[in-house]
Amino acid sequence: MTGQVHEVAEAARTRLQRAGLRATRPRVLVYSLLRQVGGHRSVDEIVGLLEERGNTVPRMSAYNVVADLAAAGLLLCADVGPGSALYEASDTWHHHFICRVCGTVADIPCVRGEKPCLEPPASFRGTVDEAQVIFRGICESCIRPLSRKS
Amino acid sequence: MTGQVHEVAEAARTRLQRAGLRATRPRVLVYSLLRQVGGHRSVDEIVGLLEERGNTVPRMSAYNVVADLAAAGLLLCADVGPGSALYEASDTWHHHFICRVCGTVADIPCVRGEKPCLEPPASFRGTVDEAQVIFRGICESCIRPLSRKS
DNA sequence: TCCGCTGTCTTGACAATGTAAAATCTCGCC
DNA sequence: GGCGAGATTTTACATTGTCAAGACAGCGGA
Repeated sequence: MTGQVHEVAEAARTRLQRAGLRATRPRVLVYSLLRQVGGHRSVDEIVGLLEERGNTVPRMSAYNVVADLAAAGLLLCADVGPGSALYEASDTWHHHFICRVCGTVADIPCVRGEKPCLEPPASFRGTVDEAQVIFRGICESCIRPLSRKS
Repeated sequence: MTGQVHEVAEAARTRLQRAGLRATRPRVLVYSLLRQVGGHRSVDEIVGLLEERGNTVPRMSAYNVVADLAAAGLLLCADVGPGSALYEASDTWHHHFICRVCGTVADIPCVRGEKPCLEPPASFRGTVDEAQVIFRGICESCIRPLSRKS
């Protein structure tokens, strides 16, 4: 297990440098964590998870790191509406579904897999490099109790 | 001009009641304001604009009002990524473009005009009632200075 | 026109989230 | 091993949204 953590950290170091970023301690920690635990995490969640594992990282550093990694394309900032920003480590472009009841965020694969996957109307003047879609509704596990109730 | 304000307030009152909501002072003020000034406004912006016009409304009341009106369908909450929530008075479903440089929010008409305008993949289990698209890029007025620079 | 009920507003304090600036440190390169 | 640019850390603060409880007012009925 400890060996696996080391491997992940090594891979993280390599990817960071390949992206032209210095492989500093907070960056390796944050990036390794997100690749291990997966999912959509807020900055405070990241700091908390690292703390649990004995790696203290100042909140401010975490903000800097996710901003840098997102700019370099190593992290995606999931547009999930107002509230705390959620980040995830992913290599393929995709969209998100948000459950109105439990708030769960699920990935929705993008039909094209690359950005931008949608085009604005021809009348629009300007450049578009990204089109994020947010699906809202009720997830499978929240539908059952609701339909039983009615 | 003052007459026009009165007319807007009357129309707001009517629409509120038709939606099954009580036509209280803060609701009429907020809804009238958004219909007059248009655009995408944060709650604090709404409070500030009302204050300028001599109508003081507590911040908390504004939060309550926009939440109620959005639930009733009179206001749209524009998904514009993390940050403050933006509300607008609009009757037609549409999407949003955000300029990476100046942060301007522009409306992008929806090809279908009603929700949901996109369907998730067939593999998705659950219900989807809304699909918001966020276009990101550079708006027309920000492109010119950039291209001149290079 | 008045009364009462219910929902809404209002108030103040508070929690969460993100930002600014400056000093220190460390990574990568030579 | 040492240098320099860039990254981290620290503290303090601004912004945004939330909670709880009491006062108030709109709406329907008499």
